[in-house]
Formats: sequence, structure tokens, C-alpha cells
Amino acid sequence: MTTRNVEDYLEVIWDLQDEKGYIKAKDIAYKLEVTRPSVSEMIRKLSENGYIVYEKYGGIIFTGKGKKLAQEIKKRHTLLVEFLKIIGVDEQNAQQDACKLEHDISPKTINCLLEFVEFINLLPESFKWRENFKKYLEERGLLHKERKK
Amino acid sequence: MTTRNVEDYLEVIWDLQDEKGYIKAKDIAYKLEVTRPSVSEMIRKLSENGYIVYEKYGGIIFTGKGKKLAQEIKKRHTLLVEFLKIIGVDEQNAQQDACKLEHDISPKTINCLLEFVEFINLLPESFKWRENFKKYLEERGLLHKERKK
DNA sequence: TACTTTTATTAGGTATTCCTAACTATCTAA
DNA sequence: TTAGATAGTTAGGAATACCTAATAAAAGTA
Repeated sequence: MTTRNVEDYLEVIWDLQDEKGYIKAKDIAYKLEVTRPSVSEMIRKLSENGYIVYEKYGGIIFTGKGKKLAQEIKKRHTLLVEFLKIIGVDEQNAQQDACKLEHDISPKTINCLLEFVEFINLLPESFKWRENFKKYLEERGLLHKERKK
Repeated sequence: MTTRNVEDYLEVIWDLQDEKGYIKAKDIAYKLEVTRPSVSEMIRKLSENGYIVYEKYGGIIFTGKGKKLAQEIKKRHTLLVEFLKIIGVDEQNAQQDACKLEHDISPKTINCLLEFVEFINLLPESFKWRENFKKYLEERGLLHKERKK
């Protein structure tokens, strides 16, 4: 089974490949806030389970299986961030929450979320969804302030 | 720290109290799909950490701390289910997903979700949000079918 | 090229959470 | 009231994922 952790490591490795063009255990450790021995261990595990090809002190490359999973997680992540931003979560919190939620969301729900986001994005300007929502939030904000007085 | 597991157990214990009026290790085990020894162990732990009061072979009661946490998780769960249903996830899947997502969602995001759900529920009938969304989904359904041909 | 710094691995240990098997307490019904 | 069924606990162990300390390889520099 692909644990939450396998997914986290694959995602970070994917990002590093994307950002830097190469992958160092040191950078994985930094991004995941774990120690290098923990990374060594997981790299061995990922290699054993056929997600990556790896030789000691060498480079990491994805297998087909690893690439597929990494991309899928990335897709879930991106979708979650997009959705969270729509409902008013700021970029940073959206990123953080997406990192956790992406492991536990079922394919069915991902699909509903995708359709929802697409629907929202397709709404005609006259609908002014975002504006209405913002206005609603502002009104609530005012209400809260008044209550406190 | 309150782990994901502590939260799961507290939530199930809360539900049992609610549904049956009493709590049996057997029922907890059944609901969480674990064995009774696992439940015994966690009950000891919850007791040690002051979430419940418990004596061997006796009953379980929440402490203030335990009750507060259980209620909070329950609230997150209910909100998530409501939201998931809005975007078209069926009851059963919504329940399942909520059980997992409820552990990883930040307070800020919970708040945004709450405001979003409230906003949707307050929309005037003329907006017909749900109807428009349903229609959109149906149209997409048709498109998918046609593509497959 | 040899020395130093950086990077990665191994060894040994901890914590969490789960399991099976064996045992003990409690309840129930004859 | 006592024997069998049911429920709960303990003992011992496995898997996952993390850690620190020590070691080994690779890279960079004088």
C-alpha cells in the first residue's frame, strides 16, 4: 500500500526535479523537515517498491509507476489549492492544508471538486460569484466587530 | 500532541455515547475496525492523557478536555459532510472522506469552509445554485458519453 | 594529489499503532 | 449458584517512521 509518507516523499522529489533539475537527499530532508538518515531509509524503500531507480550515492530517477503516482498527487494538490483559494484561504495556508488533505481525499470527491472548480470558473461575469462571496464575508466581518462592542 | 488516532477514538466514543448511551470496547473495536486489544491500549492512553476517566472493566466518561476535543472533531466532521454534499458527493462517500479529512484541516480553512457553506445556504432561490450546478454536471455527463463513442 | 568539507549511509534506539494468543473478569441463564 | 459465553486485558511481536552518533563516500580546494 502507498502510505501517506510514500506520497509525501514522491511529491517532494517530483518538485525538486522540477525546480532544480536534480535531487539531493539533503534537499528532500530540508523540505520535509526530517533528518538525512530518514531520507536515506525512505529512498531505499521507494527503490525497493519500484517507485524510483536509485544506487547508493547516486542519482534518483522515477520509474513509470513512480512518475504516475507523483503526478497524480501533484494534480490532487494543485486542485485542492485552487479550490481552497476560491473559498478564501490564503495562498500559504492553502498550500499547507493541501499537503495534508491530498492524501486522504477519495477519487470520487476529487472528481466532484474538479467539477465544482470548473463550474465556478465558467460562471459568467454577471454572476459575480467571487464578489458576492467577498461582500458576504465583509458583512459578516462587520457584524462580528459590532458584536464585540 | 493529539494524534489522528486519538481523535478517531474520541469521535467514535462520542458517537457511541450518543447513539447507545453507553460505551463498550467491543463497539469501539467494531466501528474502527481494529481488535479489542488495540482498543484496550488506546483507552489506557486516553485515560493517561486525561481525555477520559476509566477504570479496568468499568465505564468510560469524558473529562472536560476530552469532551471539548470530541465535540470539536464532531463539528469539523459535520461541516465537512455538509460541504461535500453541496459539491455533489453522496452521503456515504461524504461520511467516509470527512472521517479522514477532519484530522488535517486547519482552523483557518474550517472557518472559510463554514462561511462558504453558510453563504451557499443563504443564496436566494432565484440564484438556483444547486440547479445550475446540477445542470452543468448533467451536460458534462452527456459530453463524456459522446466522447466515448 | 591530499586535505577538508559536504553529503549520504549504517547502526542502534524510540514511539505509535496495530496484531495474535493466552488469560481474566463479568454476565447470564439453567 | 455455578458453568459457559461474552467482554476486556496482558504479553509478546511486527511495521512504520522518526531520531542521534558514528562511519563512509564524494566533491571542492589548496
